[in-house]
Amino acid sequence: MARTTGSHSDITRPKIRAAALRLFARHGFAAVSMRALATEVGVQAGALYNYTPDKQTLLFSLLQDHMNDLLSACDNDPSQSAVDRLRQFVDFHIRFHADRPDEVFISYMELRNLTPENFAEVEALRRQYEDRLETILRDGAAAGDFAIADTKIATLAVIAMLTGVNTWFRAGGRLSLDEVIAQYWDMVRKSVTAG
Amino acid sequence: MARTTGSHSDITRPKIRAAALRLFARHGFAAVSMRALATEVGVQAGALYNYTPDKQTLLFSLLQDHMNDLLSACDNDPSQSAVDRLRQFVDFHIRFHADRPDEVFISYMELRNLTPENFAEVEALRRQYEDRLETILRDGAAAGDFAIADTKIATLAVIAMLTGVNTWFRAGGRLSLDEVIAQYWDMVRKSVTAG
DNA sequence: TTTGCCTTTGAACATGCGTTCAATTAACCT
DNA sequence: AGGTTAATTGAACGCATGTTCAAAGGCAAA
Repeated sequence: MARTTGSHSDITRPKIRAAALRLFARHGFAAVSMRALATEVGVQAGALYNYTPDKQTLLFSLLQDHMNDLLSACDNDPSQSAVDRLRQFVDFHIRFHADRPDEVFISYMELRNLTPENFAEVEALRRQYEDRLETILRDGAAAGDFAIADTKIATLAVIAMLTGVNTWFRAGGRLSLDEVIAQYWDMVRKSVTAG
Repeated sequence: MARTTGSHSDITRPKIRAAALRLFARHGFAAVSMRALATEVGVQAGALYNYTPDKQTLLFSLLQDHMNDLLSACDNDPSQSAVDRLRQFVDFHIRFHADRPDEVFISYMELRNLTPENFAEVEALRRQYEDRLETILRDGAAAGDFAIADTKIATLAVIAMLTGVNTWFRAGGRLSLDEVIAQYWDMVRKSVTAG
């Protein structure tokens, strides 16, 4: 046996990434062996090393791509009011993350399995994302639209609240995503405005 | 070599639990070997099995104890107003969790490493805790103190927001715990009241 | 001082780990 | 059709894993 009929890197590569995402999210990075991953993909373990130099780099690549996707997809129109931009952010964050539960889960759980260099890189991307929200909150506070004691805390509080949706939301459940977004927007808006 | 001088289960048992907590939180359950844990404690790996039937049960025991501690420490005076009880809850939650970063971390990260039966047990305890908050919010909504569209969502949103403190708060940092609590209480209060 | 229990060691077991690589064969280009 | 490249296999490497257990020796009560 050697090369199999129909095999192609354009097919196998995304299969590997999808399987890794699914298995890492379900069982944890350390608990998923390269052999288990290979079985899920339908190849032998050795074949994986045509696509990643090692297991650690595979994880890093998944996280890095996810954060880059997040940053690319998140753009605000700075000409709008801070309130409108915040509403856009809430809507975007919940939708984007609800679409990618595995990526989000791994991005929060497997950071400690990155080498220090890889961790620093992913962490920098995460901070960039947080800065997008912090800018909105600071602009709104400066304009008098928001009443926030500490902008950094408010940023982290809002992001934690929004990301929490992923721990329980399932499409087809009791509430539609639109309903969920509406309530979170209501709570976020009130939490940062004068009461 | 056999039994070592000064060895006693009253000393070794808590050492094992403390070391497991620390290592599981730092590296993840699957990434910590029984030998690594034993080294941290200062014994050989075989000695650990005087204190736990297996690695999985050790993890379960840590999580179970943590949740029971949480439930025991969290009591509300139902004669007070919902707003006061909510303020108490916010204060308690942040303080209790800030005191136990490793337990909290593990309780969120390592659930998937539990057997289904053990998972169900820990999950039931977690739901009990969420119910404490949900009761407060429902009472407050019934009394007209709160304006909440869906009580369950509000419960999960508030808990996610509060638990998020643990991802960044460090004692001795820019802000004292009291300042942090004050701002979170402000945001939580506004998020569930009419705006 | 003797007896029995408590605690630990250290070796052993079978299994699984991440990773490498020569051999092999499919796919593609000319 | 022939030659080159791309993709995969399957075996092998050394090492780590969770767990078991007989042997050994410290501890405490009689």
